[in-house]
Amino acid sequence: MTERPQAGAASQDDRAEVTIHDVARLANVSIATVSRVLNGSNPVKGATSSRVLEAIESLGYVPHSGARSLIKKETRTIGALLPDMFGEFFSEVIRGLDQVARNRRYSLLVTCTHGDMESAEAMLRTMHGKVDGLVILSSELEVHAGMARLLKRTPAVFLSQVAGSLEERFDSISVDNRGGALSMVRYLIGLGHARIAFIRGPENNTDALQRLEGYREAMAANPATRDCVLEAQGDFGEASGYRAACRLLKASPRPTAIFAANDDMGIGALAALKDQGLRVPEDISLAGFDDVPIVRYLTPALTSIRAPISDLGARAAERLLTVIESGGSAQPRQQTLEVLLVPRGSTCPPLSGSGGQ
Amino acid sequence: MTERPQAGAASQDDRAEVTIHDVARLANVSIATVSRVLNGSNPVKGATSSRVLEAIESLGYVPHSGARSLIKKETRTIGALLPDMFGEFFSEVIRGLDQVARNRRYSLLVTCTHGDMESAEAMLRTMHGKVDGLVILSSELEVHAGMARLLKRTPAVFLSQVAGSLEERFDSISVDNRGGALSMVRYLIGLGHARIAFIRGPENNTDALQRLEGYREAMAANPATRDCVLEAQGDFGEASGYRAACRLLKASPRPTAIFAANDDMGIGALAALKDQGLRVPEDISLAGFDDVPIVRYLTPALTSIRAPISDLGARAAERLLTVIESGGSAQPRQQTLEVLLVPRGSTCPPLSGSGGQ
DNA sequence: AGAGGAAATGAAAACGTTTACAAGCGTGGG
DNA sequence: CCCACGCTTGTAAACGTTTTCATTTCCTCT
Repeated sequence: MTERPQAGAASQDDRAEVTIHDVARLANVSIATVSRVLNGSNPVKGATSSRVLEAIESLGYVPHSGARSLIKKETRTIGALLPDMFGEFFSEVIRGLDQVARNRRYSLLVTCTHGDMESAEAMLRTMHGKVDGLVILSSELEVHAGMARLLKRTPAVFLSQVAGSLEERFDSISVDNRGGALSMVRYLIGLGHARIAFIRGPENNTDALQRLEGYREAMAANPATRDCVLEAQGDFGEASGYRAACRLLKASPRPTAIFAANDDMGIGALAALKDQGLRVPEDISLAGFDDVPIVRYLTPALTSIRAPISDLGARAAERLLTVIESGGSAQPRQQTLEVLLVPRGSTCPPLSGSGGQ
Repeated sequence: MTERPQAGAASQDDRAEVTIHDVARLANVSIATVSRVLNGSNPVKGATSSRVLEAIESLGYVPHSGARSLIKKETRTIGALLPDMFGEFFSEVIRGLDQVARNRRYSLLVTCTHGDMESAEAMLRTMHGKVDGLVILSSELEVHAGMARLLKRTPAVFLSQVAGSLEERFDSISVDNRGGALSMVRYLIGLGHARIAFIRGPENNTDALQRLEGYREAMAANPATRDCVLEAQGDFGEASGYRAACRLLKASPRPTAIFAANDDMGIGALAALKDQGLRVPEDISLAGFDDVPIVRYLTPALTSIRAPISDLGARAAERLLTVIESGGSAQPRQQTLEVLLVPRGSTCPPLSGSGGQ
């Protein structure tokens, strides 16, 4: 007889898990009735219901989500696959995700891939079965084979555009990177700048590439700037922005404006410019991209492109839940969110006749 | 008939979940053997094992974690309860948590309480059963009754000191807030400052309170500073730091140094000082607390107290996993992590004879 | 060569839910 | 007065694993 785990155990052992059976026993009903009260799936008489509720409360019963997911085939959890956790950008995304998830009574599982596709696939494997769907902020361009197969079973929304042939097959939500970069460069040109340098993001990052594209397109479209294209490689981190700015300053003639592909690099560049004894914006203008909350507190405050970051997370979660709840019948859709140029103190017209050193 | 979404689907319908039974059938073994191969729990003959592995690979089988957790009574997931997701601080903590978790093959569930204890308890309830343990970065001082009960069943590690009578009953890992504040104030006094103002953090936040305590203690310990105590209330956000600094500047005589209880408020204060036309550090020194990565890129770089933030997360995760794996037999332990004063450009001796405005 | 084990495998019972199905039980219409 | 029918409730079968126990297989030692 294995039926009675604790012989003679009285009412409530605090350590042991309390199951639906304990509740049923205490309320003098069957486990089915308890389940019905919990889920509101079938009508239950008022008196019974409150007896059950009372028992649940007094025992501190919480349903075992594993058992539930086993039969309902849903975990009520969504997963987020992020490349990394540095900077303010990712916490904003998570904030958006969490907000929507909690509203819809989902939990949020997060993990970082560290930009490594090997481990991304491993994480995907771990998450599969723990989540009903995924939000993927992939830093890589390619969705490779192993991933694609896992993704057949788990709905996913990408947070930057999926490249190439697979684009049509996945949901994605991204910001208008190209458009944002275009308008920033046009704005700088409008101020009178011609020698506008660009600090690029990681080479295999879609967002970074689209911003680069926008920069190049705007520069090429104007006779005055066409021959002034000047680029330095960065990796979206502050330190790389610092170094890139130092390299750009060695050009002769020196650029009159620097446009960093994201704010973190812009912050690094700002430090570099000041360390070199340059005044911003009088001696050189500086602009970033993303408009993370902190840049308005820099001196000078950084001109940037406002990407609705936490909104990005929120929308991704919304969309994902829609797809999940549609049971996979939803057509993949690619959304692009508008961005907004926010001019601040770090940009101004170049000193007339400034010819660099 | 809604049973067959794709009529005529032959062997492998990509949508349907593949279970251990499918693998067993394909490999011509029993499900028990498959399980053994998966867990390495019992010896399995080489040939059989590889046949099973092959089947798993070809079917893309991933075990259902719900079913597993049902019987093993573990979810291999840990939860993090954060007050919010603003600023760089929390993403650093998450980074530390994630790193340890992934190494030990755990997943990480995160959620924000938004400082609201009602919802904190609700989240706790949601998480209970989805996680094996919790890391709680509670902004509130009190662990109230409902929470305490949930916490009896789920191991938890607090990321700031638990206040009062309950302290001994919970694991906690915190930084030496009081010591850090003490050494910062002593450092400023050592530079020759006397009128050192303090920007306080949220009133009900343990970390903030301990930092305040350190400030007051250091100020009181010195005859020269004893009567110069000057405080303004903030909430750890940049904007509140900006406003607090503005208020402090109205004091007469004006403080020669401002010490913000965290870096975010320090960043806001820096913007305020510059907006008021003050030079930092010549006219007024400024210091922060936490040493989030970004402050070294400010101009001037912010003097701060380096708290090992991501380490905090990592250690919390380590400790939690230890507690979990000990099966609840581990004695609660309170750890305090050392901090380090990092002097940078934002602090210097006061102008001799500076008598305020 | 036969027995005695060790090694490898299979059968079946759990784990805690949800839910299809059946059953109890008043009630009202024929 | 009996039957059909709602409304509520209980019974039992899933769900996909792990694990105990029993069984088979195969080797090794006398």
